[in-house]
Amino acid sequence: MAFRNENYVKTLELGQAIKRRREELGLSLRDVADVTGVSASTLSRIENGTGKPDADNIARLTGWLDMPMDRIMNKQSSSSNEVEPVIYYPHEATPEIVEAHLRADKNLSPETANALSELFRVAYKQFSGTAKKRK
Amino acid sequence: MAFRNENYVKTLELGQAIKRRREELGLSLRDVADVTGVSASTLSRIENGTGKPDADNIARLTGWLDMPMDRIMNKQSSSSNEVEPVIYYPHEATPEIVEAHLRADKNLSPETANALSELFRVAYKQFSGTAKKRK
DNA sequence: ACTAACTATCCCATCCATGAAACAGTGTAC
DNA sequence: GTACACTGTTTCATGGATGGGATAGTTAGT
Repeated sequence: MAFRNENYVKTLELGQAIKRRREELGLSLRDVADVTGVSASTLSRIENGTGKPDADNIARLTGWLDMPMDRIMNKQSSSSNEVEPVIYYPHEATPEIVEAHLRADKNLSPETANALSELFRVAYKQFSGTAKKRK
Repeated sequence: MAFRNENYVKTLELGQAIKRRREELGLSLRDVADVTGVSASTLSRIENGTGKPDADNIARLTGWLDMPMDRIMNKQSSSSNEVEPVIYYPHEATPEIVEAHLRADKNLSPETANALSELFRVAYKQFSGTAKKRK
């Protein structure tokens, strides 16, 4: 029987999540690399599921995704209490995400991008109290 | 200046937690090694804070501890309001300045610039009381 | 005394994740 | 056309995490 520990990192899911988010924002690998501190080459490998990223890079990327780390870990807790599956909502248009998208738009001047970001930020702040859902 | 990402693994806290739990249970390193699948030598290094364990071992150990991984990660989520923007534009986003920038943007048609200026002007007037500036 | 069975730590060869740079492909401007 | 600035991928040398085995230390039994 030895031991049977099925805990491991679901690298592919992380890579898919990164790629999805990155393409949604219209960012290049190097854009994400600059923001997260993970090199573009490593990012490419992660998105394609080659190898396993180290803990620091996983922390950086899940931090960028605003995603709980356990979402990409296959964890078997020792005390057998069922952990409620984390449902991940990747599409909330926060001001930061909108801002990243705007800044990445090569057709917008930095000033325009900043203005639009500011606009969205103001509107978001106004409505976020009433439009809150998530559950 | 390019980026400031403070996400990393708090290895020492993990090691301390492991050691505490292990000694509470009166287990040896090899006992824990057999149960978790992490070798005794690696376990010793982790408890002593030498080096950084890889993601799989972190998953195994946090799984054994029944501890959420994020507890040992210093995560800075992208939607946190304290996150410093990648590029910082210090100017005040008043309607006049926004309009000037929009008109100066050669990638925008005059009509689009007008529309966006007007939109921002209305929003600014409406929300300027509640809008908070980045700092 | 001497084993024998433990313990944790150290040594070391192997493996592999990493990032910089080179690469090949795609537009885009001039 | 010819550069130029992008894109994602791949090559490559290096650093470091790993686990098996060696080591030193401790305890218990004989």
